Amino acid sequence: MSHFGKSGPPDIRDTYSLLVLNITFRTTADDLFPLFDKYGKVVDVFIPRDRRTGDSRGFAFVRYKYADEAQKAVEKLDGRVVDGREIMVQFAKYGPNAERIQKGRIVETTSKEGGRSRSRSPRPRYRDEHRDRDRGRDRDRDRDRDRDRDRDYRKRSRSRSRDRYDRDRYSGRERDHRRRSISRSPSPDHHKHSGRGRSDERRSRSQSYGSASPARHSPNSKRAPSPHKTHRGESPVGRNPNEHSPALKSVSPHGRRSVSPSPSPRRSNAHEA
DNA sequence: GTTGAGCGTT
Repeated sequence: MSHFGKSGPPDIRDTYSLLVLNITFRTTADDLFPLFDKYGKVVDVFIPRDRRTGDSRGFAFVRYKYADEAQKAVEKLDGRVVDGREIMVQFAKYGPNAERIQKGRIVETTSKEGGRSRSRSPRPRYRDEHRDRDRGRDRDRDRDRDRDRDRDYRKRSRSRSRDRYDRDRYSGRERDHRRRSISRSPSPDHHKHSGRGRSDERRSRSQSYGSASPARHSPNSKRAPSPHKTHRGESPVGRNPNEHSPALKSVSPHGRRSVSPSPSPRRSNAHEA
C-alpha cells in the first residue's frame, strides 16, 4: 500500500521504480522519501512489510516521475550509508505483475541487466530454488529435497528473515522446524555491526509520511516499573488456584496431579510412551 | 530484542 493514501500502485504510467536494497529494518518510507526526493520527483515510496509482524523486509521501492531523476538518484544514493548501513539503489527489474520492467518501461528483452550503470559485485545468489507455490501439496517431498540440497551446500546463506517470510508467504503454515535444525553454519560476519543512534526517530516516525500515524508507544512509554514485586501478585483475581504451583504442567484425567516427582521411586518410573 | 539476500501493495 502506498503511503499516499491511495490504494495500490498510484500510477505506473510513467513512473520509474527503483529498488532500494540493504536498508535497515527500521528504515521507513519517511526516511527514504526526503532522501530520494532531493534528487527528483518521487511519486511513491513503498516498503514491503511482513503481513504478520509488519516489519520491513529490508528493501524499498521508490518511484520517480522521470527516468533521468531516477538515474541520478541511483548514482547518488547507491552506496550511500543510511542509518549506518549502505543501501543499494537500482532500477527495479520486476514489476508488481511479475513483468520485466526497465526504467519503468515494460520490456520483454532480458538481454540487458536492467539498466544498471554501476555493476555491483555479482554475489552468488541462491534464489534459484523453485518458487513453485505447490509446496502446500507436495510439502513433504519438497522438504526432503530441500534437506538434500542443504547437505550438498553444507551451509545456508539464508537467515531468519527469509525463513519466516517464506512460511507466511506460501501458506502461512510453518513448513518444518527441522529444516533449520539440520546444519547451520554461522556466518563469520555476524559480528558485523554498524553504530546507530537514531533508533528513537525510527520509532516515532511512521512508514507513511503522508498519513502521520500516531506513535505506538503509550504515554507511559517508560518501563513503568511497578512498585509491586511482580505483576502476577498484583492480580489476586484471575489466577487459577491450581496454577499457584509451578509443577502443574499436566493433570491426570482423574483430576489428580500426576506431576508429582514420584516420591516413592518404584522399580519403574512410568509407563510413558 | 534477533535477522541481511533480494524485487512490490489496494
